[in-house]
Amino acid sequence: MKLEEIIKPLLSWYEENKRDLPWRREPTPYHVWVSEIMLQQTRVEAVKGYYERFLTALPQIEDLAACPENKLLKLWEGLGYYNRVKNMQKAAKEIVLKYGGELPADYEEILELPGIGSYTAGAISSIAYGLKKPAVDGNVLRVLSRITENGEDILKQSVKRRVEQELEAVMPADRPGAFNQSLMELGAVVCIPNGMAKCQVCPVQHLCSARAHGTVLEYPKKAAKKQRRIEEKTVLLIQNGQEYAVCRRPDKGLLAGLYEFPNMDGWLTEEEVIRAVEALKLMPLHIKNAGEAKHIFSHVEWHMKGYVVRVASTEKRAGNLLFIDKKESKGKYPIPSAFSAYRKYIEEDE
DNA sequence: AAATCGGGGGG
DNA sequence: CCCCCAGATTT
Repeated sequence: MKLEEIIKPLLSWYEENKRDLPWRREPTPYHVWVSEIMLQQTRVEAVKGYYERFLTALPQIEDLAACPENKLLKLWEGLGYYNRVKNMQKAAKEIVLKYGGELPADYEEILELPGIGSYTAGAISSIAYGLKKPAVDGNVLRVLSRITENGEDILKQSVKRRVEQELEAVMPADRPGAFNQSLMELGAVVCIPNGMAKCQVCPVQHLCSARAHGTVLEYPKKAAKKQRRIEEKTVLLIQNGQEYAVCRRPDKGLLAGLYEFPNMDGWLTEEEVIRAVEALKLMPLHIKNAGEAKHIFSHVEWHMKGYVVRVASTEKRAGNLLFIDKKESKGKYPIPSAFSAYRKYIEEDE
């Protein structure tokens, strides 16, 4: 079967069945860019609310370039992969300086921007500018691996690069954006993962090799992922009257630049926690168990034990701790979801 | 090529 | 519990 045979049925199906998504209403280069960054490794349903809020707060690229980091991270809080938004701001500053505040209508120049790889550059180029560039994501790789019964590991860069070349060679020059989106849309709603593909309603079922051979469940092939390591942590909810302590994480690494409740490696006993608090030049008055919580990242698990510690202190800062008012600080400090189990201990009086 | 980087929804 | 998701960057 020739790859270009999928084009017409896919485009027809897409026009009839495409979802009404916020970023499809007014697909300016900036809107497409924001949506594609948010959608990286993230489901459509999770993105919708963030997308609307983000563009309301930062309607233009200039606004993104000028946004204070805490406000920016707050807009991304809970979405994950926080380097996405930091890179987007770096790119926005470049765009203001070098391109007069407009994304360039050139694939190679878009690709040079921080946080934009071949997928996102292809999506912006094709959807916003009508350029004939493919946008190969996990959906596209899954769909094509099934249609062609290709048993190669779709996680390999070499496989993705070859698919990009093959698609670019046959893409329709008149509707590249619709074609790219039709492949992704098919993967998202018909040729879905985990073996429950809806082949009965697929517009290219007659062209699908896996469908013909009953092997849809075997594709795509993926290398086994290595297992996560486990980190044990003790989380402190340090309270001083109406204030509680947070600290800023380092500029590099996991959750870089976000805020967190003070914590240490390993599981400490109450006595060890009291000594640790004293070592911070604080005077512990009372300690209470705040229970256990688990948070799973891609490559690590945090197994946490929490303690509420009331302290007496007049200091605003102690070491690298920052005491912030429960009410005044509301909405100012981006705190990742990893600590959501413990937020309730500082949101109200005990 | 492999590791890093989040979080949530669904089987 | 495990899977995967409109991936990019660093090592």
